[in-house]
Order: sequence, then C-alpha cells, then structure tokens
Amino acid sequence: MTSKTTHSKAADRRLMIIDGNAIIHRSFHALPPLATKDGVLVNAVYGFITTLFKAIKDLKPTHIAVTFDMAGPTFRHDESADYKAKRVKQAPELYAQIPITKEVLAALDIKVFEKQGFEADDVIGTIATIARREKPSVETTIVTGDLDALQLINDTTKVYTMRRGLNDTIMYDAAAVHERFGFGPEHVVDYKALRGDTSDNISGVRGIGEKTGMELVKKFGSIEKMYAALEKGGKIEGVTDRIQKLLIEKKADAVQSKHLATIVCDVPFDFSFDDCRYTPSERDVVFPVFQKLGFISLLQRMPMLESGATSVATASSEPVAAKKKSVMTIAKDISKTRTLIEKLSKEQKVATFFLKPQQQDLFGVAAPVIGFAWNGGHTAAIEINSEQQWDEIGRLILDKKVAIIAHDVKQLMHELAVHGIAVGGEIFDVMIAAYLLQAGTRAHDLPNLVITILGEDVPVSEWAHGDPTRAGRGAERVWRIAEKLQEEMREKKLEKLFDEIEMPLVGPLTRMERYGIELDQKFLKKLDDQLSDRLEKISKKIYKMAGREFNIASPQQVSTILFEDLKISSAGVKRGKTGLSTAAGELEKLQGTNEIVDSILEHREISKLLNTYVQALPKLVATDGRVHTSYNQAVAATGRLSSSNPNLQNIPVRTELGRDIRRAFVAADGYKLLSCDYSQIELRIVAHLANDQKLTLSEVTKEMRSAAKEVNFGVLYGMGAWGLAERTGISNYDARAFIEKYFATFTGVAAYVESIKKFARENGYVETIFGRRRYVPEMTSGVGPVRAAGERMAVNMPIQGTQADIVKKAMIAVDEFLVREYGFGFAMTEKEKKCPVRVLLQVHDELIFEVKEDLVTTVAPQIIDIMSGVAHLKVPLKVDSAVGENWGQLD
DNA sequence: GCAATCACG
DNA sequence: ACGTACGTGATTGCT
Repeated sequence: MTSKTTHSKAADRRLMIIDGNAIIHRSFHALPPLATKDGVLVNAVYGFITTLFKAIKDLKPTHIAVTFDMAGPTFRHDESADYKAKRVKQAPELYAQIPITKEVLAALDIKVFEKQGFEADDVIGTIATIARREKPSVETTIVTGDLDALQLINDTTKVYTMRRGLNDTIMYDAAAVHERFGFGPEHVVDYKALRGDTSDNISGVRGIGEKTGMELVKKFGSIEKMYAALEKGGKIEGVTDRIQKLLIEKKADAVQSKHLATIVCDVPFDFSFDDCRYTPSERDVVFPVFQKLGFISLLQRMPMLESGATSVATASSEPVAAKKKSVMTIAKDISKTRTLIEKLSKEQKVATFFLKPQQQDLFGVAAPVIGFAWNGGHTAAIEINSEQQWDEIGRLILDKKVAIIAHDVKQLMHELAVHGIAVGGEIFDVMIAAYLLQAGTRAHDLPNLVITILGEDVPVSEWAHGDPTRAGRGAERVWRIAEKLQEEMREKKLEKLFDEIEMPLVGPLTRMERYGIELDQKFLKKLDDQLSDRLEKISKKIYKMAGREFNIASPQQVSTILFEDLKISSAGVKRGKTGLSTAAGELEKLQGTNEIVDSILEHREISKLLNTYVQALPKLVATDGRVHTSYNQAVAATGRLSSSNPNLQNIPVRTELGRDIRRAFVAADGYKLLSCDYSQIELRIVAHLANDQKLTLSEVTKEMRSAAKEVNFGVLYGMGAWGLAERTGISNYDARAFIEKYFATFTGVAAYVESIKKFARENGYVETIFGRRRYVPEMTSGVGPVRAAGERMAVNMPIQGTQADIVKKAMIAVDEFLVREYGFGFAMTEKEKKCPVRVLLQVHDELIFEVKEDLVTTVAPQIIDIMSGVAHLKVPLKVDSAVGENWGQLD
C-alpha cells in the first residue's frame, strides 16, 4: 500500500500515533554509534527523527501524538511473574536517548503521552479509541517498530511499520492482516494467545507454533469459541488428537496469554485531540536543537515552514565537528600550487578528495578542485585552472615515496589519466577497505562512511561540486576514515589481502576499463533488423492465438491470458506475491497444452536479447568505437567483481541466438582476441578445501550428464531434493537418492560442509583461503529458513570467494608481466592504449585479452603459465585458452 | 521504488 | 513448518 492510495480519499483529519519506545529501540540497534562532538550517543534519536520525517512525508498527518513506556511495573507484571522476565535490560546509552528525543519533540511542538502503570501500546490503544469516537471521522495511523499493534486495526485505523532496517516500510490495514495471517485484526490476540510472543515472554500454549496457531484461529476465530467447541468433546475435524489434548491441558496458559497480549484501550488519562494538532515547525526554533545534536543534514529533510533568517546555506557551511581553527591553503594559480605540492611531497601519505567542476554557468567556467589532508590534521586544496597545475599534481601522484589515500581510487585514476597522469606509489582506497571489513553491506559511498565510521552527520551540500574548502575538509575526513579502517583491518588480519590483492588490482582494472572492447555496430544493426522482424511476427501469432492483443512483456497480462482466457490448468505452477508465475521454468511445465506457450517463450528470449543487448549496447559505444564497462570492486559479498554500464559479465552464450551477440565483440585491426579461463575452478577449490580428490566433474557426469555442473553445485550449496527435482525433471524420490549418494561418495565434501557451518556459527563469519571474510549473522537466527539461508551463504562464500581471490591474483600477475615484458600497459595515454597485449575483460573465471596477431602464439602459453601458478592448491589449476576474431569464436 | 524476469559465472 | 543452490546487473511493467 503506497502513501498515494492512502490519501486519495483523504480524511480531513489524519492522526499519527508514534510508538516512541519501539522506534527508538529499533533505531538503536539498526544504526551505528553516532555521537555528538561531546561524545553523547545519539544514534537512536537520529533514527527516531528520520523515521518521524519519513512518516510525516508518507502520511501527511494533521495531528501527531508520541507515546512512551514509563519506568516501573505495569498491571501485566502484577498478573504474571514471567511477563517480560526474559527481556534483556537495555544499555543505559539507549535509555539516555529518550529524554533527548523528548527534547527534540518539544522543539518540534509535538505532544508526548505516557501513563504510569501502562505500556506505550495501551496508551496508543486508548488514543486510537478516543480518536475513533471523534466526529467527523479521523483517519488514524499507528507508527511502530513491531507487529503488536496489529490488533488495533479497524476501518479507520492502520499500522505503519518497518520490515528490516529503517527504510523499508509497510502499511497494514485489515485486508493486509487478512492476507498475511488468514484472519482479521480482531483475532490477532487470539493468535498470540496460542502462539505466544517470546520477546514479551508471553508463553502462549507451548507446542503450538506459527502454522498451527494460524490454522486454529482461522478455523474457530476466538479462543473462547475454540474452547467452547473443544469442551463439547468428541472429534473435531482438522484438529489432531494430540493438539486437542494439548489445548485442553494448557487452557489456563492460553487464557492468561490472551489477557496479557490484549492492549488496553481505556487507560484513564486526559487526552485532547486539538492538543495534538501538528504544524510544520519554524526553522529558527528547531535549528539550535538540531545543531547541538549535530543533525545538520536532517534540517534539509525536515518538513518546515520557510521563515526566519537562518537559511540552510548558512547552517551547512559550518563544519559539524568543529575543529581547531586553522586557515586552509587554497592554491588557485601555478606558483601557489607548486609550493603546496613541494610541501606535500615530503609527506609519507596524503589523503585526497576530488570534486568535479560544477555545471558551467552563464557567469563563467567552474574549475575542478582537489583537496588534500596530511599528518596532523593539516588541509589544503587546489582549484585547478591550468594544465600546468595538473602537471604539478601529477608529480605528487607519480611520486613513489608518497602514498595516496582516497575514496574510490579507480575513479580518481580515470580523472588523472585524462591528463596523462598515472599513479606511481602506494594507494589506500577507503571504499575498498570498508568493503573488506563489511563485505555483506553495499553502502561504502563516502557520505555513508563519514556517518558510519566517523559518526559525523554532514550536510548534503558538503558533497556538491566545486568548493575548495569543502574539498579540503573532505580529504581530512578521508584521512581519518583511512586511519580507523587500517586499524580495523590489522585487527582482522585483512591487511595482506588489502595490500597484496585489492590495492594492486586497482591499476589493472583502471586500464581494462580504459581499453574497452570494440563493437561491430554494423553486425548488431543487422541482428537488430532480423530479430525485430521475428519478434513482430511472433507477436502477431500470439495475439491471434490469444484472441486479442495484450502486452506480452507484462507477466500479469500473460498470466491472465493463459490461466483465465485460455483456461490452461495452473496446477503445479508457482505462485508469487502478485499471482501465478509466468517464469520460463513454469511455462515449460505447460508446454504441450497450448501452442501459445512456446511462442511466448520464444518471444521472451528474443525480446530479452534485443532489449538488453542488441539495442542497448550500441548506445554505449564511446567515441573510440569501443564499449567501456565499469568494474565494481566493492559490491559482491563474496569478493567477486561485478560489471556495469554495461554489464559485460552477462553477455549471452547459452543459446545459439545468444552466441550471436558475442560475435559483435571483435578484435581491433591487426589484433586477435585471446581467452584464458580456469577449467572447473570452483570444483578444484572444493576438492582442495574438502581435501577430497575424488571430486572431479567426470565422475559426476556419468550419473547425470545433462545438467552435471549445475547439479553438482546445487547439491554442494544446499539444494534440497525438491529443488533438484524441479530443475532436472527427475522425480523427488530419485533426487533424494542422488543427493544421498553424492554425499556418501564425496565424504570429504560432507565433512567440509559441516565444518564450515560450525566455523560460521562459532565465529560469526566465514573466510577464503586468502583470509577474505564475509559475516553471516543469519547463522544464529531463531527463524529456521533465515538460518538455513545463512548456512548456504556460509558454505558458498569460501568457494566463490577463493575463486575471486585467485582470479584477482592472476590479473595482477599477468598485468605485471605485460608491463615488464612489453613496456606498455599503463594505458594512461593514447600511445599506451595502443600496446600490443592488453587485458580487456574479466568474467569471473576467464580473462579476455586483445593481442597483436604475431604475438598470440608467444603470449598465450606465457599467460597460461602465470595463471596456473598464482595459487598452489592440493589439486593443480588448469587453464584453457582459445583465439579468435570475435568473442563468439572463443567458446 | 519494487517485483518479476532473465542474462552470466 | 518453511521454502526450497550461491553470486551479480538490466529491463520492463506497475502503483
């Protein structure tokens, strides 16, 4: 449910009730330890305010009330000794943030409600009930972090809550509760009475789980009705004897649990609806409070009345973490630049922060700026107005004695390369350092590191283009981030991986991106015409068979046509959130029932290839006639690279039609394409890790020739019998037998899988043979399926990650060799781009080179040697190669 | 902005 | 009782 539909028939009064404790609690655990400059922890306050603003934006309330729990026992404690007994006492740092939050709420003029002896939920229930009595009608939304409040839902009351993190919100109304549980909000308490709630230590009936609980409530409605039926005696259909006995024995538990779970809606306290009226605050009032907390960026996100002299601009130009006043050198001309670079050259390491020029405006040309920071908190910046200044910067960057620290060094290298500058010395990329420490998360952009690592909240404007002072401050933050990350990498023994694999890889990757690969555009145009033609014919055929025109690209419409119009049986077809699935795997089950199925599948294949590759790739050809992908070194949780804009790691190959697209990737004039790939590398890594030499593909192939490879990995990574049967078409029974036999044959693998899970449970992470880590918090989840997913990730990562490590090592070794042997290789200048051997692409287990024709036979064996030699496993690494005019000829 | 789908290793 | 092999990125439709 989106906010739009919520307001389409907006009531004239919309009340938002916020469960303060729930939101604060959630924020405290979801956010890193953000502190003010005095060291006061305020992450939960920050989370609360963020949630508040988002909710205001989504719900557009006219009235707001916030509730809090009060310290001390409630009536529930009096009634049950166990109640909340298990609840862990929270850290004092959490409680300390409640008064701060109230202070902010006071500044925002938002009313707070609490009542001794009752919980926030009871206060919420009471306010919601009073609001419901108001005429004309009030639309109430409860904003909370958990699902306890679902029982309060009715035709004028909804619940707005978060799924995971703080950003993913979901709106529950009566229909949504029905959909999720199979019964309405009025029976949520009955469900809780049976199932219990571990977080509140409401026992429920021990032995009744989620599924049974839901079934019982669906069948009987309330527990009172259920017991009335049970106590009549006799067999009840759909309830096993065991369950029936259990329920009768534990009736007291159920009744007490229901009572505890029921939110009180008549707490005696004064509530005046008009007191809660919400008006956006005036900046002047709120500003000092936010400034004290260091929440400058929140001011910009806040719904506010424009007034007062304190503009955001003045606010944001002030550094948040005020440091000792020192004048920052800003070099705008060549002589000052020279002096600055001279000084910087004496440092061992320098942090940089590059800001691209602003959009050129009517009043002149804006210049790029680069900020520097070095030992002792010193900062400076250069506004680059001449090529001479670039040369000076180049001197520093090329200097082998000076290490360059930056966020996203590869991007910096690209900027510098345009001016003929290559990085000479050591580099330290904070983006990649942060990634190695937290491979599972994807937020390694600089603003995020500033918040999560330095705990500073910086205004958005600080990252905008062009201002030298900002660039200096940015560099200084990069410096501090680097210091913290380096220390953390040392503790976690990630330095070797960082120094010997990740950092040395940045240069080769930059070069690969700069080379690009040539695309035969004429060939693609022909393919385009051909396929477009075919697609049109198939569409017409499909419309004819369907009896009407519809959008074949819409899974929803395809489903309607197949299962409603044509009445094809949907038995055995998977269901998604939105209805029946029309994925290829599901449609294949319907083959033979109607010819339209085959046509739709064909249409899918062609339109996919056409839209994603044939028509998209030519648009990305640069002026040099080549496409230049970007490799992301800080995304994949396992340590792999990923490729984007365009993604050249998923160019088709599995179907004949797909392979045509590979033929469009060609070697430059006088060159050949050379592909070198590791043969069965993942399997070899498993053989190494599991110390199981029996594990070779050929032995498995005898068993299942068709999908041998897929099956092998599927089983290894935890695919169940169901999944195996689904994918291969064999029976469930055969699948189960196969898996058993697999683990009986490869005893080392079974032992390895168990040992890696144990390691993950005990340490909270898994690692590759080169020490790359992935944290797997899911391993200790109380939720079965989540834990099972965690186990599969844990088993998979060391294998996929070791593969990534090995290929990265190969890229570095090969690059070094090429630079040494052929002199070229930096690709920083146009001349260097013309070097005789160059690495163009990496596709996880293969490298694709462009080699001068007369060199191919010399170079190929050399590269194969290097690649096979980068790691010494218990089984040898094997590298295959192929040569051709285009990529299609290499498979 | 998310879900569904499908391309790759 | 649950969902059902891991890891990516791009496109499309839809709310």
